[in-house]
Amino acid sequence: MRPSKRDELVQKALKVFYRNGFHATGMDMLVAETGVSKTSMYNHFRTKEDLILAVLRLRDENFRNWLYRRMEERADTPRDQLIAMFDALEEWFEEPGFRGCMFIKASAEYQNADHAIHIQSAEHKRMLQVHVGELARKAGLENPDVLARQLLLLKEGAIVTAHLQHTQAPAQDAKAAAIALIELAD
Amino acid sequence: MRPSKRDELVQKALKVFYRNGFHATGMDMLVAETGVSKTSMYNHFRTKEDLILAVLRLRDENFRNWLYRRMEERADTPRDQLIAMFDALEEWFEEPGFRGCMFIKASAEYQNADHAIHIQSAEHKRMLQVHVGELARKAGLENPDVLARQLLLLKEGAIVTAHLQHTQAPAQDAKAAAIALIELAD
DNA sequence: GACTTTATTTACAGATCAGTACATTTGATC
DNA sequence: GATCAAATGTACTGATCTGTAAATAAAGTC
Repeated sequence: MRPSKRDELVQKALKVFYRNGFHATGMDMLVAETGVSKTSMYNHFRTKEDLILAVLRLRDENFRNWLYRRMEERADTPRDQLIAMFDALEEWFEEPGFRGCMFIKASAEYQNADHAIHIQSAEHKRMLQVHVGELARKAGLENPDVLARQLLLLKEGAIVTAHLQHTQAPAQDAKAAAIALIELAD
Repeated sequence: MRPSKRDELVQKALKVFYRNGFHATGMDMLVAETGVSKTSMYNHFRTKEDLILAVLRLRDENFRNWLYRRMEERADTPRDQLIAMFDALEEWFEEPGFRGCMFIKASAEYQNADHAIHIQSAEHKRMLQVHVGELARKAGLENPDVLARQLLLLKEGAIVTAHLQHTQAPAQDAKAAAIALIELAD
């Protein structure tokens, strides 16, 4: 099944939202950017919020697939894959279009804890945590869940800092810290 | 000198922007919230962007003063003050109105690297880094600047995660990681 | 108290916001 | 090819956006 019209719209909306922000991007801009008419857009997505939620679902899928795959390509053992996460991050930071984490930005614009967009952003992070936690467990490290949380703090910090200071340096700082924490848990 | 009208406006605008976000807060809402008229508002601040920049300046002053003071109150030595930073963070996370870092959110809404709001947000982080770097140096730790950057990655990660998952747990995870990194640099 | 300057209010401009009613086109079915 | 249903385009709504022009009030100054 080739990508449906809807999927195509989500994909293009993802780019615009990521580059431009959520509130700053109007439906008119999306309509202009995608070439589709407004009625069609609202036929595919009941509201702007629905569109954003669809965008976040796609982003979650894309990002986690990419990150997990890249970690596996770069290292063989679970332990080394944890470390490779930070090299993958560096690759991401180097991309010209890098603009930080879409979920952090989504939760920054939709702050209310019970807002669907906020909840879905939190869910993305939770799934990352589960995955990293399992890698830490497979690697036979002590307190794998605590370690996973700490590695993810380094990851989030690195993403935010790389975006704010527009440099990829935080990836290597975080990697060095991660190695230290992993060795201590060995 | 008692707070001028302008300072009062900045203070109230800070609360509204922090609670509500930047794009989501219109000048009309601020005018209603502060009781002042629209023309007065625009007499004090040429544009919404100017108001936001003034808000961020106040936030920078408030936050760094509060954090540095709290670190000193909680610990005597530079080394322990570095660790106490994470206890101070936990205090912050526990506050009912906690909504994450205003500068991360500002840079999330004004992403362009050469936007004044983005630049000013980055400057806040840079000043924190200098301060923490000096503490690490005073504590006689190895590679004080690298360590400072790593501790701040933990801090940013903890803030983002605490906001996203609305729990204060990241503060203690970050603290434990920080202690490990500090001991390794001892 | 008259005069000047400054701050404030009211009322509005033009653009854009999310969302929709209705006409038109398109594509499938007979 | 006629008929019908789904997708699309046009044109609009009322609300809200940032920002402003002109009228009014307040506060000094002589």
